[in-house]
Amino acid sequence: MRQSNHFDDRILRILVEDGRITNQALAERVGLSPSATLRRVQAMEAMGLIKGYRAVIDPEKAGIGFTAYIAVGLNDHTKDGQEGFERALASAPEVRECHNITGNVEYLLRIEARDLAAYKHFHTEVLGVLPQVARLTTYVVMGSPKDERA
Amino acid sequence: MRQSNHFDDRILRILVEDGRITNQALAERVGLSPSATLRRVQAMEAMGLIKGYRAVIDPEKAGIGFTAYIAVGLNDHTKDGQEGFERALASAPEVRECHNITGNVEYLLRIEARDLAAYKHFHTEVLGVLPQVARLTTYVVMGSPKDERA
DNA sequence: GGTGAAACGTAGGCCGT
DNA sequence: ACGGCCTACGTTTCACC
Repeated sequence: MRQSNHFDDRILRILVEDGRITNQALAERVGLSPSATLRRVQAMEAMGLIKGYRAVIDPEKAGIGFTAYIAVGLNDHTKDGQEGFERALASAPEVRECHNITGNVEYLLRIEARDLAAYKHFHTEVLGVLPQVARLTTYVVMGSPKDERA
Repeated sequence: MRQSNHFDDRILRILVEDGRITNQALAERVGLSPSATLRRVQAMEAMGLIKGYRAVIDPEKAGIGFTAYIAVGLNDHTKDGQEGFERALASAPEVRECHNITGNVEYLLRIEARDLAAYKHFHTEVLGVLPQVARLTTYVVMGSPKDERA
């Protein structure tokens, strides 16, 4: 639906890197005039390709001291079983992402908590209580050398 | 380390919602003068609480039809080996996230590509070429019932 | 796509509290 | 230490080429 335009691609890449770059600096980096650049950005915003702009917060400095991924294996592969599991996670604030994946487990979750104690509580009292859950493997995030999550 | 300041919290919430709001509009919304608001924003940027700003892209409209997580095991656990690996990923646009995790592998990557062919190219020509890489396990994302990255 | 100019926003010095 | 005012400077934006 959208023809691959070299200028637009470069603009997009730069805006994902630095969403607050001035239009002038952006224009200079892509080699267009400010007005042409602005028109392209506005067009991409209007068609919904650029959904918005966000400040990126350092979770540690904002009081989130514990991040982990959990691989979840289910023992109930029925549609109802999966839906029940997904519904249970939808209301848990610690669960920031839930991905349905291929492989030896069914789900990959991203969990963010205040500290290890808060994580343990979630692990045993929320996840451990669900009847569909067969296996849980926690991978604690020690650092993220690259993170371009929106 | 950081006392809960009512103004800063409001500023932060607004900037996460709209990272491109003008300082003037931000000042009006929090009820401060533009200069006071700017100083607070700059202080939060300087202390690293605000790490940066990003445009949020609609993946479908950007032609991204393939998302996967890759667990990467290294055979080189030295500081230099890990830094070389991280540097190689920093410039790869397919790598959206790189997390250093505990467990039987060292890294968890989130990969976004146009299609399976583009992913295969990245897998063999970029990752497969790095000397530090010992094991690669791909988990294809079939869906994300919950995703609060946006 | 580029140019130009008016409208708008930024950023920092300065002063008051 | 922190907020408001002022202002020179930079940026955005749009009608027009």
